[in-house]
Amino acid sequence: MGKHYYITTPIYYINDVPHIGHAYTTIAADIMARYKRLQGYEVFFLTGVDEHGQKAEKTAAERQIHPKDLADTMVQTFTDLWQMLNISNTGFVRTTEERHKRVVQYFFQKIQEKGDIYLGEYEDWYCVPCESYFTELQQQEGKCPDCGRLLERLKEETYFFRMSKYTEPLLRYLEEHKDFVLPEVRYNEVYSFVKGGLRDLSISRTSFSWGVPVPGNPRHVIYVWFDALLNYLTGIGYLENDQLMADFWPCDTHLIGKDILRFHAVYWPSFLMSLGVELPKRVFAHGWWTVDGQKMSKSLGNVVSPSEIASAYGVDQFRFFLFREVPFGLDGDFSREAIVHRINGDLANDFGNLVSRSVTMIKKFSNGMLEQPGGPGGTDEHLIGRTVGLVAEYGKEMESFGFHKALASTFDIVSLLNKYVDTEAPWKLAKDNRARLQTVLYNLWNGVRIATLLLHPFMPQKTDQIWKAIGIGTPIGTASQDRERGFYYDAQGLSSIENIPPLFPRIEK
RNA sequence: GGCGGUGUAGCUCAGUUGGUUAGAGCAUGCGGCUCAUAUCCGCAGUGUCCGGGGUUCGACUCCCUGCACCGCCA
Repeated sequence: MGKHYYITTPIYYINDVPHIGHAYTTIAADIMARYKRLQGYEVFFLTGVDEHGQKAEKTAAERQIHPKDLADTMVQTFTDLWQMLNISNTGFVRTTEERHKRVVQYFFQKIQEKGDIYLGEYEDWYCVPCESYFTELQQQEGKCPDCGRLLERLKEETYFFRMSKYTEPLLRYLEEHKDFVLPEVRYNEVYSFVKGGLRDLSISRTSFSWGVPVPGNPRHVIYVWFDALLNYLTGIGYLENDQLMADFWPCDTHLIGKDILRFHAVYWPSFLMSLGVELPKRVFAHGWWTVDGQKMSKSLGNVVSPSEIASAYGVDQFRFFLFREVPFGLDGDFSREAIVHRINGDLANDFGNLVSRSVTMIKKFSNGMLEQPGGPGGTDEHLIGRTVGLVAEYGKEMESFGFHKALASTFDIVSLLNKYVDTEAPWKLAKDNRARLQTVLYNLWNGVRIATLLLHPFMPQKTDQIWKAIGIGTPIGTASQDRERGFYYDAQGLSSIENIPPLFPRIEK
């Protein structure tokens, strides 16, 4: 049995245009997917869109189009962005797909048969834009406590899911799986929420019709979150492809933003427990981006468009910035100054310049070829020892989404290599010590190759270009991490190393 | 109001089970190199470790208390 890894992003709601938050989650999942592939895992990487619900129905009505047409347009917008950002997803779910509808209805029916669903009456305050319900206590003078907009009073017949029944089982599960929810802050939030006791959950609506009908009672449509969460099963062939399910379920990681934690860490496991499906291994909730220190909002007009930033500064530069700048899991602030600063400092000056000077020296002093190195001398052992240690730290951090620390370790290697060049001064060796020169160049080449490999999940295109520039004939995406992350001495099959133009040009300003 | 978290150099943050002169990156100043994208390397700093009490031979680290900010819930 091969190694399998299943990672998901949320399915994004078609009512929003893609912003930096969508890009953030999806790129993070892509980074993990690429990392796991380098390790020899077969990866299933799922994303998609959430098309149902009152808000989508309303927006479509305003534009006098069918909700499905709205969805078709927005799906295109999202998939175009993912293509531009080099997202390597292997699955994509639209909630309007027939296969998904079948899963949702099947699931509903099964837990109904089990007695976990009953018909009742629901009366509450509802915020249409937020798609959230509020109790009498939570509402503030008829306005939404979250967004401040006017609430609607709803009283309707509804199906309830007996979530209360799962308070104890879920609590026990959380106690036995301390890493079910990460980071720890989020675990604590979930734990105390469940500890307070779960209420039964309304899982159907009669107030609108754009959704999956309740089996046997088509006056009701199934609550959007019940519908949406099930995409994680639809996407890997639940009811359709037993082999795929067997290989990839339970899911290794649901990657989400912290705003939808409760749905993933409370509702979702309750649903799964009800049907007796194994729970996912982990839910990782990341933070939010502010822009120039302010919350991103349509009314402020400061919504950052990922495609605009990526075309202005480069796709890989953008991907890199998001994970170098801020610890994954915490909130961060986006600004043009910050991204320019990172590009110039880390990518142009440190890493890009290192690649550039290395390649040039191999070309200039050794005719673009590497020769058999001699034994260790100078600071070789220090360089190699430290690098091997940092590669190990990188690996440890990557496993638990410590992208920020993984990149810090990588840049420690970059810094080490820049020092190594200065200390060993190949331009002097070129004049009087050819044998030593070859060793130094070989070590340098190895170091650059390793740093490039470590950066590959973050910057797939640029690292592939470097891979070629340093003479390796096969695409970096097919590299085996086991082989490539250590120092080795094998010039077989290397093509001549030629000068290349700057990969990360400085941005003047 | 309840629970949880944070408060360390100009900025962003590390600080292992309490132990000598509290660290990193960025920014600032000075020096060096010339392979390189005017890049790189070296050196130099500065800190009432939020305030107040306490435990201890010794507290950034543990306890109590106050203040400020943040998250979740009500």
